[in-house]
Amino acid sequence: MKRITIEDIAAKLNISFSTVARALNDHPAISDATKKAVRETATRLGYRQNKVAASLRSGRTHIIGVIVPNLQLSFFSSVVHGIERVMNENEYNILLYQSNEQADHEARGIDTFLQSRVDGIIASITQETREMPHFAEIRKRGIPLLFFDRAINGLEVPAVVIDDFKGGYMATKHLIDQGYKRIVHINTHQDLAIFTDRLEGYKAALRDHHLPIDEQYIVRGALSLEFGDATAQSFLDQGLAFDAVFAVEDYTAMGVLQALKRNKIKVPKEVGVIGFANEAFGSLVTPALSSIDQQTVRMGEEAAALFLKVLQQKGKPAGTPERIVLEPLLVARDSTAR
Amino acid sequence: MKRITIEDIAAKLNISFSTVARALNDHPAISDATKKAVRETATRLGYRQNKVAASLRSGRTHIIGVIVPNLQLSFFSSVVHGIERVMNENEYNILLYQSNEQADHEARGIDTFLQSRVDGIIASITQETREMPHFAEIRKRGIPLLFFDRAINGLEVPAVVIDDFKGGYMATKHLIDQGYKRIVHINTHQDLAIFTDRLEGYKAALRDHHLPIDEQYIVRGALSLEFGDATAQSFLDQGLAFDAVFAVEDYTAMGVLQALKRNKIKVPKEVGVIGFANEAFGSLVTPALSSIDQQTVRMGEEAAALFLKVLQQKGKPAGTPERIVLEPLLVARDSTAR
DNA sequence: TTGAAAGCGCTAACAT
DNA sequence: ATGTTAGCGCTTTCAA
Repeated sequence: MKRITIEDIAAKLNISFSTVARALNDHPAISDATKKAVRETATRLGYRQNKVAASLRSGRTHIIGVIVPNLQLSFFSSVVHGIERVMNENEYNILLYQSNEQADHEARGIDTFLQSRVDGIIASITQETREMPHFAEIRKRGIPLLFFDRAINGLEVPAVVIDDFKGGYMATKHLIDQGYKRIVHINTHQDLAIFTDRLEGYKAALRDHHLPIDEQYIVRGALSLEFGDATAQSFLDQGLAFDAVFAVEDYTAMGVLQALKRNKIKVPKEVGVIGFANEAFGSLVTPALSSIDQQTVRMGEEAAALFLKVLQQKGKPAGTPERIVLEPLLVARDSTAR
Repeated sequence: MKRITIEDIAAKLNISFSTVARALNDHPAISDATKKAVRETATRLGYRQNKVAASLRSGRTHIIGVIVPNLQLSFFSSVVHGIERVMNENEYNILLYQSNEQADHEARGIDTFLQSRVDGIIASITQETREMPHFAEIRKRGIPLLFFDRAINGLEVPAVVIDDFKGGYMATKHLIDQGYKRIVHINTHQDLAIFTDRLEGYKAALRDHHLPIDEQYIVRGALSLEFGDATAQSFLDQGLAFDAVFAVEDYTAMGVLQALKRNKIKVPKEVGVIGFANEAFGSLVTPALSSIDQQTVRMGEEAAALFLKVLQQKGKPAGTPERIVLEPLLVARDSTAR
């Protein structure tokens, strides 16, 4: 089946193909009568614009590359959901890439984006990303770039993040407000600002409330239910007294909850537990898990909105790139309801 | 900054630009020396192929359109995760679109895909999709199409699904095997085969085990925790005896669990509960929720693999489209452990 | 208000 | 083993 082009429409109507092109693009200089005729013929013939040809000529694809570590994590799929929704409303499409938390994979993805001539790139970097020649390359080519959640410090790029420091502070302060005093914090070895910021928030809250910061009560390991469980168990085994746990992430907190239950320790009466991320399971477990909500869908929507703004400003005086910092939200549930 | 093209490389090396193109595409007729020189120069100049131009000329974009109802549902994001992973390994990129469960939105997405000249489309239809002129259009244009999970019956299209009938049967049989006899089934009004098949599986299992099928025990409503809760409560209020519930979906089952707990009814001793989908929360709640696993990531991987096969066969004798039916997996946990 | 013509950067058929 | 040439289907400038 031969594909219909604007030339076919032009031939049918005995006008030039550039008039057809203008009519389809709603060019102001074309008469309404011509536009109407062109559109009708286009529909009748089943014409569909060839965006590839249009992109080659115009230099714009109306495609945004979105690269995330892993779409199976609900955090990222929620953000991408938000990005796609808003971009879609604004006539942009999303080219999706998963970096799988590997820097080389990420570099390949960005290379693909550049080759595909995307109009812009939205990224959340991998744990491994240290050097950033590929990100620098994006800038050098003048392609709009935006980070969300995990941003590269030092690179002047607009970003949408949440205030992880504040989140860590809020979680810890909430525990303190509920009367807990010996608060264990479980973090990770991963060297990402989002995690170290939460730790700093924890420390600041303790400091502000004149509670001691004990390095023994700051544990680092894998982000997993198992590590949360093992950590709580190890504290119990060693007889290290504690009356609350702030885990850097909900699954870890869930592990703590399971270890406590196994050891017949009452939550929230004897020990309070709070996580971070507000995963779907938090409201369903018993006791319901307190957490910090990251406004994931909103983060995606804000990222898309900011991005559209950047696209419009393209070429304009740069200035300091905008940085949107979303508020973390405390979700207090039973696990801290002393 | 001027963009580098193959002509720039050709000029630097005093060869023709088509030799450069061949060298970059590893054409067998080009000498190794030339290839080496071309590649080095390309790297040195920071050349990046313009895929848009290549696509316009070759007619192939190496882009697959993927359209799903909503990426925020873990089912779909898991499948898309699997699809992207496998497609990526095979040099295909994913153009992502959310239909938001609206048929007209879905039609627009497909239109965009056609305009973007994607090499193929992978779709899971909306609840609303009844007529399918846009899907028929895809076929008419000879663009490979594949459905996963939610397929359109009657359209001869390859698909990857799970055996929902068998899943419904397994869930019900499991309850029966555990000694439950009065089994309520909560389903939905949504007229999708995946849901009616589960209902049929429920009926068949009852029949095979000589248990009565009582329409009063088959309830239809929203897919939500609230409806599960309300349904269980209503059975209790009416004094309708039951000793098990098979919910068509995990959140509904979770609602049932909550209603039973509120009414001090012991699970699994007095009433057994099983859901469907094996959502992440199932293993974390108390009692842990039994469910039917749908192998979501695998579904995406199989969809991508089958799709690659279809792409290769393009133009070959058609025959009956392949249909991969994945086995549902019983995940027996505490909520049915009588 | 419309037409003519150039060209975006490649691929691929044909020629040497 | 390499060069020449003709488009792919549009957008956009210039001309009428």
